[in-house]
Amino acid sequence: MPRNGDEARRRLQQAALELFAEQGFDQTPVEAIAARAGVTERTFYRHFADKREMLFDGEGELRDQLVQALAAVPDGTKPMPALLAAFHQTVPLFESNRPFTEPGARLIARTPALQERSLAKQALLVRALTAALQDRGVNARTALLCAQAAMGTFAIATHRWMDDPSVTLHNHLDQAFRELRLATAALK
Amino acid sequence: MPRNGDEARRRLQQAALELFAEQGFDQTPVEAIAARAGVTERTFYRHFADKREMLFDGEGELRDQLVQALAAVPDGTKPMPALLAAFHQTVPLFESNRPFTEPGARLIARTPALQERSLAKQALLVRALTAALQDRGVNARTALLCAQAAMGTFAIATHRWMDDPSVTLHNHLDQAFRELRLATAALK
DNA sequence: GTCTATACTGAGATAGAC
DNA sequence: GTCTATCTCAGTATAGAC
Repeated sequence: MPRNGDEARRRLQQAALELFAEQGFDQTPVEAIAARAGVTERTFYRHFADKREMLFDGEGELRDQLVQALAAVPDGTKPMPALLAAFHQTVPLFESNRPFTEPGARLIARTPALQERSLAKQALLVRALTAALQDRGVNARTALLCAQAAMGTFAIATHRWMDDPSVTLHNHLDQAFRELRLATAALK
Repeated sequence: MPRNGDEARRRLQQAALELFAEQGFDQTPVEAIAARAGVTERTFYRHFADKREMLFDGEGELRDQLVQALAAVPDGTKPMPALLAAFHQTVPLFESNRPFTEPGARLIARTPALQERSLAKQALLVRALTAALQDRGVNARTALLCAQAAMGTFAIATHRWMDDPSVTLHNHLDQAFRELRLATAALK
């Protein structure tokens, strides 16, 4: 049995995805995942803080890439256009990982406990984007409001893309943000 | 020992709030809550699906009131203005319960597990508002996008109100939605 | 790597409420 | 006497402590 840490981590993820697909998330004990991966239960918790966490591995990378992209947007760009530009930058991350992320997304969609965690991850992204906007000189209140609105719109765009991949994620993004602008323009 | 269900439920909530305030949410076992309320642990779970659920009792009432308020908005009102109007209708619910909800809100703010649940409750509201908008003839995609953007803005307004009660919640609401309109107007 | 606290679940028995 | 809230008991799973 190899003792390579990353190897075990990947085996755990693979085993978990299979078992979750077969019998559902709640019906799959950590013990079963560890067994199929050929490690002990304790090892599982060395790699993942908890059972839900397995499904959100790419989140850190996405966050880093978003923050970096946002910092790279030309000075003077207003918050919402800057956020939209940053989201466009991360599209390749989604397109390249689609075959891997799609089964996970479907599982999340039908598992309440995972939806909760997904929303929590989204909230982390909002925090990171808020901070990144403040680094661009946006005041704290505006930064939070924009980051939240943009994040929600981004999430809608990616969901639509999962449902309808015949349209590119780029187009879904532009379309969703356009709808947001039109809808809010009716205010006041 | 009396067997009145509602009475026990209230005692459980009271006991929980006290204990959470004293020692924190994670450090308070359900057993301790049940003991202080004078019932067994199993009874706790008859009244609440899980430990987190205690803190979100008013959510159902808020949801019902929002849906009702949205249905009462004059026909022809566009989605975002209709949502804003509905939120204004629920302001009394917040103002009257403030002394009760504020300690809970502070606890939620400093307890990650409760923040997750709070976001999940918010997602339920988004669903309900989306459906209510569809009942008003708004198409499904627009309804979801508007409900989500409005809900997030509403949440920001209530948070600002918690931080700064010298301004009315009505004013915080108008201010936040105005900021949303101005920020998104910079798109495209 | 082992042990333990704690969250939650299920089934059947019991005892106030009406 | 029925009904249903509560209790007793026995158990599984997660996660954290040692």
